[in-house]
Amino acid sequence: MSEELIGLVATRFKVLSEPIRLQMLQQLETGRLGVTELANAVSSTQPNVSKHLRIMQDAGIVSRKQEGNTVYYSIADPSIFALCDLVCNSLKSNLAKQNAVFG
Amino acid sequence: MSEELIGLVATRFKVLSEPIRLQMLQQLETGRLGVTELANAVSSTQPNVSKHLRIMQDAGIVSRKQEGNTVYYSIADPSIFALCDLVCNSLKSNLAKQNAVFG
DNA sequence: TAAGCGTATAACTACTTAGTTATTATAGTC
DNA sequence: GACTATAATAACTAAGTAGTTATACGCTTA
Repeated sequence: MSEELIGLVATRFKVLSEPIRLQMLQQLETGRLGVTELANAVSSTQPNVSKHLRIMQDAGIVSRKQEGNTVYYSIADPSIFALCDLVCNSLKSNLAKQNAVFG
Repeated sequence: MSEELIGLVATRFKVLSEPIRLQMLQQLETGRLGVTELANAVSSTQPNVSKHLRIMQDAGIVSRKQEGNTVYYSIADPSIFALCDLVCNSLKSNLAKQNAVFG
């Protein structure tokens, strides 16, 4: 794995390292949402969510489509959910091992 | 996925979001290494590498074993490599799509 | 115990960035 | 055209952190 590729991978991980962004992605998993709608769903403000959406769009994780007055965002790269699942399973597995020690 | 679990997943991603840490993990994939050894391998300083190792150990990604004077670190959670592979494939796939557009 | 080696920590600087508030831009509506 | 709604940007603050330098800690050996 080249140094350059490592940088790209690190950047992808960085985008996914913010809880609010994972929440947003989770919301978008069920279908596209407008910015304000999404802001309400994750209990944040419109400008903040807008900024995070920009970051995820630049990373190719999310895609943008304007319809009239509102802008709909949706998942552009569904592989992120496989990533999350992998991490979840790893965390669960580690927890199970720890419990076994105290078993 | 609960808010708490999302936080844990985000934390895991955050640990993996530093290029030097990915480099270190890549080095450790071939076998355990001492701190100074690892610092040389990734062209960094001993204190810096030591700090990153601490972070990865706290995250359960790396494990520590002291033998005499030197401390050997090794991979504690090999699932991180599957994560990196997934990201790599996703990046490659996206790049292929972009090329197709200009094809 | 003294010296040398490998590792960890402390203190610091510089940089990045999440969130807020205010404002601007754009599209639809009366 | 004036008004409203939705989204994006600008400017700012606060917090976190990577890297450096200096120092302390622990183990080994003479």
